[in-house]
Amino acid sequence: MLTGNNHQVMPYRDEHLSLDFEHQAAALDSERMMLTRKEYDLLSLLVQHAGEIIPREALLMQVWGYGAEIRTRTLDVHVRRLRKKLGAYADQYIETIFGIGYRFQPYHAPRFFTAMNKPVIAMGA
Amino acid sequence: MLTGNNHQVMPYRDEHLSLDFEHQAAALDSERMMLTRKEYDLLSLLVQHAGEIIPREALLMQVWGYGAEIRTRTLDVHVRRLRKKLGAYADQYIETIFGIGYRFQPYHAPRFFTAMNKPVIAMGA
DNA sequence: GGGGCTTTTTACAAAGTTTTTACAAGTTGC
DNA sequence: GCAACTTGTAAAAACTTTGTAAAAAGCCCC
Repeated sequence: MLTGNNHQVMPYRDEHLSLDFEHQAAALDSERMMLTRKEYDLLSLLVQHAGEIIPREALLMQVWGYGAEIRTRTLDVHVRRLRKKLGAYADQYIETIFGIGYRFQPYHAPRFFTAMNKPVIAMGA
Repeated sequence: MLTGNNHQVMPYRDEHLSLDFEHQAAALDSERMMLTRKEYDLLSLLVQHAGEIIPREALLMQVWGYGAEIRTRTLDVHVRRLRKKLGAYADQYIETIFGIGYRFQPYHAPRFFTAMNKPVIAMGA
């Protein structure tokens, strides 16, 4: 899955995590993160919308190609595995937005006010 | 197979393995490696993209001239025979990238981050 | 046309990945 | 507080990909 939009995306980097979209590689504290394809797809989608809430349906749509009718827990399980691989920073990075979806936050993002220049709910909830 | 691109390629050499593309000869710890044609084609393609992941389809395309529609296990079998001939270093040299393809790594390549100056997925995944 | 070699296929085992299941824990609104 | 609903988690099941051995098929040269 993960159709379209591979057009020249700048790498992501903060003090602990970096993602190189071109090379489909991620590193945590300079160590390569070994991600499966779905894990990578999910993480990179979240990271590319850092600071924005992405609804579950949008994630399931983009990463899995699932429409709203499909009921599955696979997203939760993948988020869990991503968090595990993010180690101590997991909760810093991946927030659960209850009833809506998830949000990736750059390491030092302000905890209360979110960015002003971006929609806070992404991908046409 | 193995069309085009034979234009003056520098030999490869690390502490155990060397490939002389001009003479189509390989040596492991100074002993000549006896490779069949396909084995050589495959190894030299991998080596010429050392450090990069080469997707299965690219290998099947370049070495066998197969398009994506062909389903075959011959690549796996050839990788196996190459590994056998690489002896103890096999796993050091030829990595399996699950779900994608293979990657040749020079003997002492850093294990985590791969070179920054080269695409990590080669040949148009 | 038969021996010796290479390559491909086949069939199964092993390893890796993804999804489901079942239940625990958390959240919300009454 | 409690019922309804959502998310977290571990483990199992289902599925996919890769590894391997052996047989079959293809080649080449005499």
